[in-house]
Amino acid sequence: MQPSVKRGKLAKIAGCNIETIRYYENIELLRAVDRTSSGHRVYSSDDQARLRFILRARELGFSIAELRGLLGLVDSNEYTCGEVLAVTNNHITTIQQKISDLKRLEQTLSDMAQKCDGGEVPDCAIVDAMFH
Amino acid sequence: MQPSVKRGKLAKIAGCNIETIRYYENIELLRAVDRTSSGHRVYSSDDQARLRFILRARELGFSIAELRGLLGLVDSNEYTCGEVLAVTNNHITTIQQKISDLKRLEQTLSDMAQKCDGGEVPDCAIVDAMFH
DNA sequence: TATACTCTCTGTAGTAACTACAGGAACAAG
DNA sequence: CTTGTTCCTGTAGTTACTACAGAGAGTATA
Repeated sequence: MQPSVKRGKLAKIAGCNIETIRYYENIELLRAVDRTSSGHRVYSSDDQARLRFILRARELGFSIAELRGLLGLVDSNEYTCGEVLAVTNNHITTIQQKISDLKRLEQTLSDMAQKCDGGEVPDCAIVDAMFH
Repeated sequence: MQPSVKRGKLAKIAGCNIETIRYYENIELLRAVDRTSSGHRVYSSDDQARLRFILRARELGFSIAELRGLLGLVDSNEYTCGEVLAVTNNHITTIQQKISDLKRLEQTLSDMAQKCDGGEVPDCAIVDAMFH
């Protein structure tokens, strides 16, 4: 980890789009970092770690709102393991719900596709099913 | 099915938000329907069927872009069963991909949650994992 | 008929989470 | 010293809607 980098390099290191970093600053997930005399942003290693935390949580599907909650806990320095676990379990439940919704969808679509012979005729069980 | 209705009633019948109908007209999924002399929209039973088709496809997770393709086929009156099946199978593949992504996510989160004892201590395996 | 209430019309802005410009200043290399 | 890359800012676009404001139209009741 570099001790201090500018925005372009940080994006490269962290593996995100350069504009994403500015976006996170705008919505105050990242603090307004130090600047050079000419106004270029300079990121410390703490800033880099925080960005990685954010990106990792996003990869894991946490919304910005959930992430804000998580960061609020971490920033308070008074968070407990139990609080973090609660947010995480909540998120797991959401994901499980999405999975089951998508499975039902897949089933419905597969059933429709099954009934369709895929031939050259302009009469299709899928279209019929969608028109009801 | 009513022979002709206005926007509010159509929304109620079809089970969507009234503004959604105008939106679909704007993006040209629905045609610009007939109006009364004072400018109120009047929907025929064909218009109603088309809206239901659109809403059903959306329920099934087709994006507006996919739907546009589907409607293009149907509107051409020269579509074949095979073409519709291709769009559908494509969509099924996308959904399956999403399901497997979400399952991996769930696994990762569950693993993290497992390692966390949820206690009162300010030292959390989940936070550690997210900071890497 | 007058009034009141509901419905519809229009354009516009807001949502989530970014991404992509444009125009200009600063920095690094040769 | 010039060229090329990086950085700055503000703003607009993406998806699929949803919500609002202000004004006109339609309907029900007194």
